[in-house]
Amino acid sequence: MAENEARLAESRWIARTIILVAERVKADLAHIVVPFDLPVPLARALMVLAEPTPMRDLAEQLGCEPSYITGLADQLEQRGLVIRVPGQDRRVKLLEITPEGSALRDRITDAIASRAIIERRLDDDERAGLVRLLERLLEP
Amino acid sequence: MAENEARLAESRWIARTIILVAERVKADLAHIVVPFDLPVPLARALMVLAEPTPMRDLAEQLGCEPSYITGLADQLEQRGLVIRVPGQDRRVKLLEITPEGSALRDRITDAIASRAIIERRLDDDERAGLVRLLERLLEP
DNA sequence: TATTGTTATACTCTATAACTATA
DNA sequence: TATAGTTATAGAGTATAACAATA
Repeated sequence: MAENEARLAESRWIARTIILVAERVKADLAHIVVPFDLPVPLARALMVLAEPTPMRDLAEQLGCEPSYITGLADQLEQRGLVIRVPGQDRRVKLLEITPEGSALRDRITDAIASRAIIERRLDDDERAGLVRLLERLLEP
Repeated sequence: MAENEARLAESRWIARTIILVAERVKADLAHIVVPFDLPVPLARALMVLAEPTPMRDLAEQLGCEPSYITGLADQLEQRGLVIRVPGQDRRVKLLEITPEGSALRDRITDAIASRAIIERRLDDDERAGLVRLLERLLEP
């Protein structure tokens, strides 16, 4: 059917375009982060750390292996952006963002908001639509 | 003003969430691509190569250095997914996707469309909104 | 002289596997 | 025995700098 073919073509276009946009977001983040002298992986971790988070959960949210988080946490701690807090289960360590980390995260998000290709190109209506879409996507 | 503060907070939320969603798209692509036995960088290049593209342009679209494209093109050629075509300016080489490359790209985009977190979670209205947003973002 | 692509090299990012300490 | 984090190591991904060919 022509309708199905059209939808298939649109699906392929969406799929390719999502990859392209994600690519641009990634490149944009790399540029934005330069003046902050912060490696991109640390910046991404900061974005996730809204509240104290077990290291294992952070790995899942970042889509990487738990062993990788150890190095990330070490670097974040050295920079004073995060501290390791023991959990009630004493095997668990939570990463808690420090005031310095929180301040830096805000500066980075502000830079993204003002410079990132996504927001720079959207008017108010489109912005509202983007918020709704992102909310949908974050649902568990 | 409270209104500005609310908008600032929303901007920060958008900025963080965009990073998170891009992260998920990336992780999703990595999973999707496994059964095709294709490294992620090659898959991303395939997504971009709609028509014959100078290697330098591909570098720009992927947000990487031109020297890196040489290796990508080598691997794509070895797999028969792409050929190097000389341009009229004889310094330039265009990468042209082969029928095999095109077929593989369609299979990958179909897998993305059916499995990617983005599309799986959207109903028809949200899907239409997503298309409009992506079109806006692709404008030059 | 400026630009395209290539080569060689080194660095960054991330995974795998074996280990420890708690549970 | 199973789970959270760590360590050491290897591999993938990507940049930098010097180069060759063409403009």
